[in-house]
Amino acid sequence: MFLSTTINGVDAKGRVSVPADFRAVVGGGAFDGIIVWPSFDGTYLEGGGQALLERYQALIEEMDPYDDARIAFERAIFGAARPLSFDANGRVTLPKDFIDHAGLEAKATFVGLGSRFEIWSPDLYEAHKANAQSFARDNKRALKLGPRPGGAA
Amino acid sequence: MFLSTTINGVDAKGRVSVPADFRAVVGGGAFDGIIVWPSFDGTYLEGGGQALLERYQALIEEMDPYDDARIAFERAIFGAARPLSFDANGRVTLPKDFIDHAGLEAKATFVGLGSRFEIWSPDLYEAHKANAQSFARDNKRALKLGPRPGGAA
DNA sequence: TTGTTTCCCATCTCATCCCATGTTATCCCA
DNA sequence: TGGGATAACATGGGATGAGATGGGAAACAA
Repeated sequence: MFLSTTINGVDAKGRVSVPADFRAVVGGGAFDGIIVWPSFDGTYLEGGGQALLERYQALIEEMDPYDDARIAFERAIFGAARPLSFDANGRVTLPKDFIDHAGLEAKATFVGLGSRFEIWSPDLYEAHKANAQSFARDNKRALKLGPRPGGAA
Repeated sequence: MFLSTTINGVDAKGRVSVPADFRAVVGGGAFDGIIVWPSFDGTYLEGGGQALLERYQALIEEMDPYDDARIAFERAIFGAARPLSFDANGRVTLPKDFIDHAGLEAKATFVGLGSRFEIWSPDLYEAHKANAQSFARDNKRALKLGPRPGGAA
């Protein structure tokens, strides 16, 4: 599970060390790296392991082949996602357009969210965090110990 | 899985490099190339590996032999599709009518969509990408983590 | 022949890999 | 409990190879 928040440096080549505990989460799969895409919902990046994308694919496969919503999700997620493999030291190179989308400069904030994670510019994240906390406070009753029969992760 | 978006050049002969990671997806099969057809839904091309077409065939086989929809799909996909084999450098030559259908000029945008991909004129794709993103944003709740989470991570 | 297509070779750019180094957290032992 | 040794993690720069691209020669069809 992706947990906790880490700030790491982004060098001139766009390389950034993925936190070691994040690497441990995605380790063991066929693809040694992470899959990242620009959020279609804000100025940050979303990411996860190969397993996350396969789960998304399974969800999308259940829609009709030419359903408009399906094609929109495919383009917004798969079309934007890029597999970023680790180098020998556990770093990935962020494409330039990803850096631009998230407004990254010298530092990047990795935020663990359980099954996935986000990458933010530290400044933007500070502002967003304040919003998220007040939103959570206002909506705390929505977090139910739900009847999720399948036993969600 | 076909992922990410790549823009490659189309030369005077209609040749275009297929992104290396796309080639890796279709690699290993009997046919060393991709299968492409003009979308019946817009000014772009659709494509995939041999495995994709075999899956489509299986879907169509389940329809009644003289179902109008079946015949339409057969003509629109199988009738229009052309296998394009790689040259030594991983390029394919696009037939002239494909280039016309998609409005391609000097550049072509490859968009990975998981099990298949699309080829667009970069200009046209930019406009559609914006649509896909706002549609996805407005409808993100439609992408539910289904009733059977199946696997963690 | 003339035009078209396929194959082959040369070049360039950029991503990836590799090695070296600093820094911090952890462990061990006195 | 404190200090030192050690290993894991993070970072920086340079070299190497894969990928993309352009042009030309040879094979084929009209």
